[in-house]
Amino acid sequence: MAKNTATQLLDVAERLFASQGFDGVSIASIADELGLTKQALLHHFGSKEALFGAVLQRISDQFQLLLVPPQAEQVNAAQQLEMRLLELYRAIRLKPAQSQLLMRELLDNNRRAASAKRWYLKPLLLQLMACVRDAPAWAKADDAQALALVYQLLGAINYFAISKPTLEGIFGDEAYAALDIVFEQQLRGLISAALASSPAPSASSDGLSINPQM
Amino acid sequence: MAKNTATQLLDVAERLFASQGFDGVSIASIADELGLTKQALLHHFGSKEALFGAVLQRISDQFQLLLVPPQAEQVNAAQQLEMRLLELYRAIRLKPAQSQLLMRELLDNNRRAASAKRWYLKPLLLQLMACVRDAPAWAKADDAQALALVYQLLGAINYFAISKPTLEGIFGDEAYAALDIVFEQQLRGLISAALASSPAPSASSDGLSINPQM
DNA sequence: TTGACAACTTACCAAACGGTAAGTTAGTTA
DNA sequence: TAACTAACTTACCGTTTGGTAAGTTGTCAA
Repeated sequence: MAKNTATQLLDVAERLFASQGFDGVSIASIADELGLTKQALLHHFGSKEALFGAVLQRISDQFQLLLVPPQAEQVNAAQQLEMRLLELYRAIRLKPAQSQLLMRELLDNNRRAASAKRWYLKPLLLQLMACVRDAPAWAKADDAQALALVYQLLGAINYFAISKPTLEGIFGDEAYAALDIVFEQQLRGLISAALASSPAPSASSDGLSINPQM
Repeated sequence: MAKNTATQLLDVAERLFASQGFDGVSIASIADELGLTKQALLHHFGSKEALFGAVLQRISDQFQLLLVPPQAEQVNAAQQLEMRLLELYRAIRLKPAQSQLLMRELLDNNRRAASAKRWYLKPLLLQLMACVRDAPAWAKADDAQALALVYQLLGAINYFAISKPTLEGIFGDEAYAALDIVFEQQLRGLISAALASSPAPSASSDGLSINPQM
């Protein structure tokens, strides 16, 4: 089955925006890869901003799909979280462009404040926080404590994912390949160790209250 | 003492490049903040690329200064690493622009491959790896194992640092303030737990060998 | 006094940008 | 056959971009 033009444009745009950023890519260069003119692109998406938004929206949707609800069988909570994070890690390593784009959005969203903000990370964060609280030592953790842990793990994963070219440049390709394997194994260890220890005391007694907005 | 023009230009450029990226900033807008024309900027730095390189160079130099050699008193290795990372964390939280810029460089450096690459992170990574190996459980860790751990911690710190606007947007300002405090406390816990556990088995018997290039 | 130089300025330019306007072409429906 | 529409194209347009060229001004040393 052949992808339609709009989907192909999204594919190219996702890759180029991820590697060069919003301002580093011209809509003409995106359309050009498919042998089209930029006006064909504008026909489908209206504007460059709208195209960028569509790319982010698609990534958000795909991440939602990745976050399948926990299996019915009540397995060990720590293993549950570990599996979920490793799934996420592998998905990111497989398609680093999406992670790169979300990272760019984290860096840029204070600038692109005009556009209607979508918090693509929020559902992911909330679900991971719930997973954390399934661990016995973290059952009574407040939102700030759970979120801090989730963010540390998420940060480790994403930072490593975007650093591949740099690490290859510094240490060489084959050394990076070895590091890649060790990193995943060690990530498991990090998660286990973190979940085994108790959360740090929270700042306020009631902790962080998350307002239930979109 | 008044800063000279070149230094002031670097200050403005660092801030703008950090918040808007290389392509998002025009040299005219940088010069304009100081009441100068873009040709004054070009007089000092020759080109936009050269200016950007000078900004990165200065950041690299400042990070080198931050990495003071370990104190003579042989204190607990875990505490040593913890202190060093917390220093780094606080420096980043104090001046997030530099961290943002390095993150952007991680994302962009595969594109700007033409320019002479400088591996700004390498000295920092090597020093932190040495710190890790001071911990008893990690004394025999090979390079890949130590680097994986360092990278996980570094990732947690930097990812959190650049996420401030997003987290404030999602959860609100006061909730973020609470999270900010908890995160630092928890970071300490994460480091302790990681250093207490043993490194994951390395991929190859000889481990990762780091070529001693610049 | 002169010459040199750093630190600028005004004037200008070719290229690239995002976007508009006005077609053209092919397929579908009435 | 006629009307309509999706999917494009060519032709423009105004603006912004990084960079060049050629001055101007002030300082300081010989």
